[in-house]
Amino acid sequence: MRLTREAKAQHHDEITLAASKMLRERGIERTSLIDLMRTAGLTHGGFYRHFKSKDELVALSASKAFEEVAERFDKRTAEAGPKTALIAYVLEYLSDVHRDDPGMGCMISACGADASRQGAIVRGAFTIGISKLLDLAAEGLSCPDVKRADRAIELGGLMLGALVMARATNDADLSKSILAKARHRALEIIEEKT
Amino acid sequence: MRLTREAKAQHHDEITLAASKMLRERGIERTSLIDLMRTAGLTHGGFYRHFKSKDELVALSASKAFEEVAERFDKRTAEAGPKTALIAYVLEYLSDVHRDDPGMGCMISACGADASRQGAIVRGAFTIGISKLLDLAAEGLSCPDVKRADRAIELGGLMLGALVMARATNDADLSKSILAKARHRALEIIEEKT
DNA sequence: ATTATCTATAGATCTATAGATAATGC
DNA sequence: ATTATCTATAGATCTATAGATAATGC
Repeated sequence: MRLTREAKAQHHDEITLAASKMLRERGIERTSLIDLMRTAGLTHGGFYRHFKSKDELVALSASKAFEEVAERFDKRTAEAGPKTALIAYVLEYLSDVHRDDPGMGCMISACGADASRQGAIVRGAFTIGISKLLDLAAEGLSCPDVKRADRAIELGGLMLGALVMARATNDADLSKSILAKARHRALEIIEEKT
Repeated sequence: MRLTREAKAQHHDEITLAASKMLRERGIERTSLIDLMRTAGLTHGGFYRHFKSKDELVALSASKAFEEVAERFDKRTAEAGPKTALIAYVLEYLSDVHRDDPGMGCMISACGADASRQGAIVRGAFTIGISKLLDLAAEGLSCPDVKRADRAIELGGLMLGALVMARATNDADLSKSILAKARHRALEIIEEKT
């Protein structure tokens, strides 16, 4: 049943991809390796030829999710400049679509609290991701350089916090209102010149 | 081994109290009823004379955690006014102490993402809690009434998001900087008059 | 010979329930 | 008689490992 190196590498990617989605949908604890491997079309016994542990997979999948966001950001920045890229990201981030479909969305909003209870490998991956996303946000702001870092945290914090509240809420009106108000304020923050 | 009604009621409270702490420390999935009942000084078999299910306990414990915050808020408001109460809450919320000890802290930051994957009972409890906390924040702001709701979401979102990022992060400097910048901005938001 | 995957399972959980026990409260 | 708690366990997970299988790659 041995496959080529190429096939193995592809399976590795498929497992990581399935994991990055399942982790965001179910959280770290409820993502089981059996379900995950089944989703990737394999049996669970083979998992440990690909990853040393579940922790290692979580860290790798999280890193991958962060890199994907950064790549899309960079692509849009190249096309339309950093400010337009940031505005587009903010509007997507604080949308109903993103709220209702975390699987392809922000890893921090879906697994940030989980991550804070994990070991060094996972937290290290989140640290790099958070740092990178704050830097990307900073580039798209209209304020002077000396204020960028501060305002990026203001913007990033607001986006993350609003999304977590909008998702935890059962009341459709409250959830919608949280997103709308956060959107409005986030766009103001991007425009602020001082 | 039957105890008095009073003793039963006390056990009920002790279980709920232990749960509200353990849930915030470990998350919903990693809070096991066996560990919980052991912490409350009981054996696990007795759990279902107190609660219909784990879900019911989670909802009750979350509600209790929200009520405790509201009570402290109200007490401080009575003593020193809503603005002073809000400032005190913000400084506690965005402190190193709160970041490093979630057990007695904010239920939304610790279990908000977990809650969004739970059923109606748990999400209902979170909805009420989030709504109440946003109202409390609104009362302490300096802005005109028409702006209160918007700005409360701005403030609450920033606080929640900043704390989640500060906790997920492994890098002490980054974590500290996130909290410091969020504190600074949060105090500005409270003071804003327009 | 090596190794990617498979089947099978060890060992440790978890939630929930069943039935025994013994003290309360009618 | 009722019931709060206990012990014990059912049944269903979970992560991780062991050993078999069979195709690659030296």
